[in-house]
Amino acid sequence: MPDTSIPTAIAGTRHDHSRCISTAMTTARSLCAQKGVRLTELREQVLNLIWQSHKPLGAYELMEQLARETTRRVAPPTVYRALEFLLEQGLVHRINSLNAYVGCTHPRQEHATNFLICRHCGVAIEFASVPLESSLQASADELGFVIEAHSIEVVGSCKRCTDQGVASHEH
Amino acid sequence: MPDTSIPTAIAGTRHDHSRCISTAMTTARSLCAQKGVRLTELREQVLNLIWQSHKPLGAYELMEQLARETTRRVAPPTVYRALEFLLEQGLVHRINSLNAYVGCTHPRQEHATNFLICRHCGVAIEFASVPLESSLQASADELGFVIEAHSIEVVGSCKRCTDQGVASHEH
DNA sequence: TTGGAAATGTTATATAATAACACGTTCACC
DNA sequence: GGTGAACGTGTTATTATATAACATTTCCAA
Repeated sequence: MPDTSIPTAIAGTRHDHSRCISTAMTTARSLCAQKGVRLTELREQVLNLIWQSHKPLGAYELMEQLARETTRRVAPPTVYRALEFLLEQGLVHRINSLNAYVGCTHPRQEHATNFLICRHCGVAIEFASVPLESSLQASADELGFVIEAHSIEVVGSCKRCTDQGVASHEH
Repeated sequence: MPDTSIPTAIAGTRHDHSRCISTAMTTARSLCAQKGVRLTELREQVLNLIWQSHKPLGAYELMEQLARETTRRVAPPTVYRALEFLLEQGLVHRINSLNAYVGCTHPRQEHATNFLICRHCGVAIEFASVPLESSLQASADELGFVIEAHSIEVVGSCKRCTDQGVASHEH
C-alpha cells in the first residue's frame, strides 16, 4: 500500500508557522520567476496575508487587512485580481464551501484541491492520496466521464480539536 | 471488486426524464410522510422545478420560474427557506462550485455529496463509490481527522458530450 | 375553538464577485 | 534614450447570492 500522505500536511498540528510563511513566499517567488510571470508587490502582499494562518480567508477580510496594512484604500477588484493571479499560478486554493482562500502547501506539484476543514478551529488541511485519485478515476470511467479537475472538501474535526475535546462541547 | 456505481446514475444519459420527475416527487412525498415533516405546496413546487432537469439550478433562476408559475410575487427568503428544508431532508443537494441546487437521486440512503459536473451541457451526475469513501476515510485517519460530511465536485465532460465531440470544439 | 408552533410574506440589508473604463508601469524594440 | 503595446492597478458602479428581522397567515393538537 502506497504512502498516501503528503509530507507537508502540517496544518492542524503544532508547528513553527513562521517557517510555513517564509517557505511559501520563497517558493512563490522562485516559481513565478521560473514561469516568467510577475509576482508584484500587491500580489506578494496578498499571498503573505493569506499565509498568516492555515485558515481560509474571505476576499473581504483580506481586503480589510490589506487596507489596514497599506493605508491606501483597497477596492474589491484589487484583491480579486490578485487572487485570480495566485489561483492561476496554483499558489492558493479557493474553498468553495466557505467562499474563502487558502495558501497551497505544495504549489510545485500538479495536483487537485483536496481539503480537510475543521469545523472548530477553521483550519484547512490540504492532502493528497493516490488510492483516492484512482477510485475517483474509476468512478468516472464507469460512467464514461472525462475528468478535467476536481475538488474534495471534507468537514469535520481535526486531531488537535478532537484531542482537546472541543468537539464534545457542542450544543 | 465491489460494484461502485449506483443504479440511478442516469443523468447525462438518454432517458425518459418525466419518469425521473415523477419518481422523485413520489419518493419525496412518502419520505416526508414517513418522517412526519410537511412537504407543503411551495416546497413541492420548488422541488418539482429543480427536477425539471439534471442541471443544477440557481436560487434566483428558481425564484423567477416560481414567480412565473404562480403569478404571485416571490422574494428570496421564500425560495431559500424551501431550499433549506429540502436540503435538510436530503431531497436536494447544493453544488458549491456553482452556487446551485439539484435534486438528489437516492434520498432514501444516507450518503455524501459526490458529483460529476459536465462543463458542456451542465448536467450534474450524482455517484457513489465504496472504494472512494474508504480511501477518503483512510486519508482522514492518517491525519487523525474525524469526518462529519464531505462533498466531491468533479468537473469535466460527460459521456454524451464527449461522444458528440462537443469537448473538441473549444477555443 | 383556540392558542401556539410552523410556514410564509415582506422589507431591508449583508456578503461575494464582476463589469467597464481610466490611469499608470514595465519592458521589448526601434 | 524614446515609444507604444501589454500588463497591472485604481475607481466607480453594478450584479449575484444569501440572510436578518419582523409581520402575517396557516395548521393542527388539545
